[in-house]
Amino acid sequence: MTKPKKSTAKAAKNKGVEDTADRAIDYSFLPDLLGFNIRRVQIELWRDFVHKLDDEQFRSGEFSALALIVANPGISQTELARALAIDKAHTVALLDDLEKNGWAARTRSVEDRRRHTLAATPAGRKALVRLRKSMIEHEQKFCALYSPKELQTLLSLLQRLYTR
Amino acid sequence: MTKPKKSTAKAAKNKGVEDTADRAIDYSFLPDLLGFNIRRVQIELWRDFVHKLDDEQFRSGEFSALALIVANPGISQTELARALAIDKAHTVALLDDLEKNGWAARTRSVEDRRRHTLAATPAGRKALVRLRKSMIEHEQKFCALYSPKELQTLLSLLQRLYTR
DNA sequence: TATTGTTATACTCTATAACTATA
DNA sequence: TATAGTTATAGAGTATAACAATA
Repeated sequence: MTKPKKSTAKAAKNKGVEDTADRAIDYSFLPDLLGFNIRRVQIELWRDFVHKLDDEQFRSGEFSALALIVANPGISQTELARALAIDKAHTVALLDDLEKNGWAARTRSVEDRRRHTLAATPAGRKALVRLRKSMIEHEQKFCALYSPKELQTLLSLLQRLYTR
Repeated sequence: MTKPKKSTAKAAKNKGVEDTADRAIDYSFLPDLLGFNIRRVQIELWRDFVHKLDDEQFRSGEFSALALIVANPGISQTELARALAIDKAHTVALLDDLEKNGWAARTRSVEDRRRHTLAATPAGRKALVRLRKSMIEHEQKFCALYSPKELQTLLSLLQRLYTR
């Protein structure tokens, strides 16, 4: 799709308008838009993710939240929200889920009693190892589309966009 | 974020756990995951998109649908759904919106009376020109992060993932 | 029987504002 | 006054199944 075909011998044959049943779609300028491409990739990854991991007992946000809590013990919910670029209201539900799974715990900070000090449980750390493996496995079929160097290029270009 | 810092002199100073108020976040292995990066980029683009175009009278899907209808006159709703990788039920609402805006029209196909033959109105074609300009303008600040060659690389790598 | 468009439903994600308790 | 966590609400997006008309 890098160069969208200008279409369409097939359509012309069909009087050009009525029947488009089997002609190639002309994507016009859409493949040149960053937003369109990101959206399409997101759809692809998301559908595969949902179908592959629907038996595992967790939702998308939980995984990255757990990873950050494990890597940053003592982090607060607001810091977590900032790090994940989500609203702090969202972290409430996220932490509720993590606690329900027994993967993380909130502790009222003794230095600032407004803050919740977050920490992963041993079960949470164990779960993270498993989930990470599962996630890498899930991404494998997409990563396999790229050479190691291409993949690194892709990740690095993506990171540039959201890193301030 | 390409190389996540292993953290954190600051945290260590604060007894290592309680206070994490101003230390750098350790993103652990998340930046190596395709899904995490796509999600973050998506968030970034989406927020900017919503805030910049909330006065324009259209929603995200309408734009790409209109572009495809203009480029492929006579396309059906099901074909549109396939081309956009969305469900055909979704195109119903999309077409309702496009018709409400006077940008596209459904016509019952005479060759297959189940199909709706879709076509853009003159107003729709005019709107698309305007929206496209607006969209490019909106993406500009993100595209500016890349050299022309980098941008082309990024788009082409993304396209590879969702093109079968 | 299969397909096109449609309707209905339910679930998730996201954005926002307001409240409380603490600082 | 400002901040951390919470609650509530509303809107958008998505997935799914079932239906009528038509092939």
